[in-house]
Amino acid sequence: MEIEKEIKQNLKFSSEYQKVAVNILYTASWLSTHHANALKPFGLTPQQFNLLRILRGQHPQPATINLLIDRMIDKSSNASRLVDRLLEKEFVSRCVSEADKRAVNVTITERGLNVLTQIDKKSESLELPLRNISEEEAIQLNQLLDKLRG
Amino acid sequence: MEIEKEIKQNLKFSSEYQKVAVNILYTASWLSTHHANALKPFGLTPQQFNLLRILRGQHPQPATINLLIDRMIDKSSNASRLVDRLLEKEFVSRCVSEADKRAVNVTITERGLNVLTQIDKKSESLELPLRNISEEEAIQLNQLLDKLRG
DNA sequence: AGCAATTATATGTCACTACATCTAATTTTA
DNA sequence: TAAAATTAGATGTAGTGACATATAATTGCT
Repeated sequence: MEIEKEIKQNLKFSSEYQKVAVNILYTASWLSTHHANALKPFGLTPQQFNLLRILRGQHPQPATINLLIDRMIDKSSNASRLVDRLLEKEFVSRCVSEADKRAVNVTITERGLNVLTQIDKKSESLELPLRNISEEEAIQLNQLLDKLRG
Repeated sequence: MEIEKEIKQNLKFSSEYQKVAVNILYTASWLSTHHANALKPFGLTPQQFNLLRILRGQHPQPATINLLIDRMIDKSSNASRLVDRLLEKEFVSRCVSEADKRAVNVTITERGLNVLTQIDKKSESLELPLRNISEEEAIQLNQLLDKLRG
């Protein structure tokens, strides 16, 4: 549906650029709602899931908090506290680095790997809402977003 | 920059669709950071600004909380509490509706209109980060996002 | 009229973003 | 090598999103 109708904007957008801004924010909100709902049965928030995937990418190597921040989608999310929550669920382990006692090494646990495997099996449900566009269009959309950010 | 490089993804995306998802979320985060920074000098958050613009669209008519929720970008944001904050800053006034004592009428104040006028004058700074794409591309991007949401 | 259902909004809680500040460890530099 | 600067991370706070529940007013039903 056109973005004007979704937010029942009675005043026209002053420019196509302003519309792009609202459209991206609105679509991101729509997407992360879908995302959050799909992950809820697994006891993970989208941010926790993102962090866990980064840790799987490193496995069996650990990651420091700084490495996690570097690779997260939302940079200024609070990696320390996200790790806290994953620790409570025993999806990760954490220990002070021997080489640099300021740093901590975070590693995904077997349990963490298992939950990701389960989610992988249901990954269509994460991508399903995106199938309204063709792969060709997806490529085009990615190019435009990359270009937008400069 | 390509999204893979921004989040230093060492593992390739499993599909162009997964990349679309990450790209939209990342771009929205990038955009709302710019947005928040541009609004900070005026003492407004993006959500408060969005709400205030809706109220300007209604002015001099008031809006109920329900009308605000209906038109907000983030639907389940908490309109009541956003209004609380705008009230503290005296950008809006609030009073119980005579016709329906459950409802409240929220109206933008002169002060609220003034701050929006000031922001309008600096609106290039809100749109500046978007000028990396042409108007043609902006139209295309809007069409793709609208189509994506089905 | 009288009671149930609905509606408009408020409030409480948890997780998260953004940002400032703090501590401790390491590196730099004089 | 000792002080200064930097770095890694933890912690505190305000604002917000998502969601559940509460309250009060209104509407619908009989």
